[in-house]
Amino acid sequence: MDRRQQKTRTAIYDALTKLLRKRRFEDITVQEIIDEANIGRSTFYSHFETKDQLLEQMCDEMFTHVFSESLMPEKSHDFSANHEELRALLEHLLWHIKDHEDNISSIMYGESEKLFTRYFSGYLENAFGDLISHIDIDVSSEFKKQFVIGSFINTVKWWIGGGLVQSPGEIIDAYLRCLIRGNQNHGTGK
Amino acid sequence: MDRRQQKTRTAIYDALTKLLRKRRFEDITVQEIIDEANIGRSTFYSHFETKDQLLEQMCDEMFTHVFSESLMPEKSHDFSANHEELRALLEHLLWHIKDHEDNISSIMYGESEKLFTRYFSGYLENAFGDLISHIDIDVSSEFKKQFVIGSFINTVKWWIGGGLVQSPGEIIDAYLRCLIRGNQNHGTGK
DNA sequence: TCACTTCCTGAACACTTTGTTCAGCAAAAT
DNA sequence: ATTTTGCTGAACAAAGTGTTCAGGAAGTGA
Repeated sequence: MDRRQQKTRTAIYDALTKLLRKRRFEDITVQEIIDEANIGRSTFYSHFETKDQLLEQMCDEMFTHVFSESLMPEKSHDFSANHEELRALLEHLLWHIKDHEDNISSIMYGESEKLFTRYFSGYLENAFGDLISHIDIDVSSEFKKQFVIGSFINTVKWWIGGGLVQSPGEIIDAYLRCLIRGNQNHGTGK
Repeated sequence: MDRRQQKTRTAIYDALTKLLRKRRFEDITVQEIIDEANIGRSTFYSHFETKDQLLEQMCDEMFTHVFSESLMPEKSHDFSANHEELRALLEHLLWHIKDHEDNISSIMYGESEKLFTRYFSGYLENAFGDLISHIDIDVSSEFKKQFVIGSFINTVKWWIGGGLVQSPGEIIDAYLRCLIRGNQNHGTGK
C-alpha cells in the first residue's frame, strides 16, 4: 500500500487518540482532528466518510488487536470441571487490555465507550457462550448470559475507569468470587 | 405559574419524548423539537439554554418521579435477615419503572441512557449502600458495590431493552438467584 | 373594562460545523 | 519519463446553533 496513505491514516488515528485523552468524542470536531494530524481537509474526507466512521474503524482495528484469536478458549476445554483454566483465560484477557491501557482508557468516555461494550459483549458471547450455559443456576439461559457477561464487562469498565490500579489477578479473583460463590464444588475434582 | 409557560414546557417535553421514540437524542435537532412542539424558536431558547439541558431537566423530573422517596428502604430494616423484604422492595421498584414504560423506553438509547444509568446508580447507592456491605463475600466493599449495583442496573436495562416482557417478579427472582446463590442461609432465621 | 406585565412569535443575524469540489502539486509506480 | 495515485487548500453549499428584537397575544390585577 502507498506509504502516503499509511502515513495519513496513522496521523489521523494518532490525532484522534490524543484528542480523546482530553475530550469526549462528540465534542471533538473534524477540524481539530485535521489540525492535530496536520493534513488537508479533503484528505480526511478521502479516507473517512464521517467522523463516526473514523471512530468505528479505529476502534475496530484496536479491538480486533486486543481480543485477538489467541484468546479464544478451545471448544474442548471443560471449564465447568476446571475453574483454574477459566480464571487463567480471563486474567490473560485483562493483561491484554492492560497492555493497551493508553488506547483503551482514552476511549472509555462518551460514544466510544458504547462501541467498546458492544464489541466486548460480542466477543464474550462468542468465546464463552457455550460455557455459560453450563453454569448451574436455575434461570433462563438468556438471563444467565446477560448476567454473567454484563457483570464482567461492568467490572472491566469499572477497573479501567479507576485507572487499572488493581492487578488483573485481583480483578478476576474478585469477579469470580462474586459470581461463582457457592458453586465452587461443582467440579468433579480430578 | 402562567399557564402559557406550562403549556410550552409540556409541549416541548411531549415533542422530545415523541421524537425519542424514533431517533437517538443526538440525531434530533432543536428545529425538529420546535416544529413538533409547534412553538417559536426563541420560545424554546427562553425555556432551555441548550438541547442537552432540556434532556437533563426532562430526565431529572422523570427520574425523580419514578424513584420517588416512597421507595427508600428504611434504615431500620435488616435485609440480611430477611430477603423477602428486599425482594419486595426491588420488585416494587420495577413496577414503578413499568408504570413509566413509555417514557423510560424512549430514553434508553444514545446519550440519554447514560443519564438514566447515572441517576439510577446514584439512587441505588443511596438506598442500598449500607445493605450491600452486609452481603457476605470476601471482596473489597467498593468491588462489591460495583458488582451488585452494576449487575442490577444491567439487568434492568436488559429488561427494558427487551420490551419488559417478563414480570417484575420474574426479573427480581432471576437476579437474586444469580446474586445470592449459596448465600440464602445467612439470615439467622427468626 | 383598562392598564400592565409576562410570555410567545418569527424573522433576521452571526457563527460554527459539515461534507464536497476542483485545480494544482508531490510522490509513488511502471 | 510517463502515468497513476494521493495530498493540498481554498472555496462553496448546506445545516444547525444560539441571539436579538419589534410586535402581538394572553394572562393578571385593580
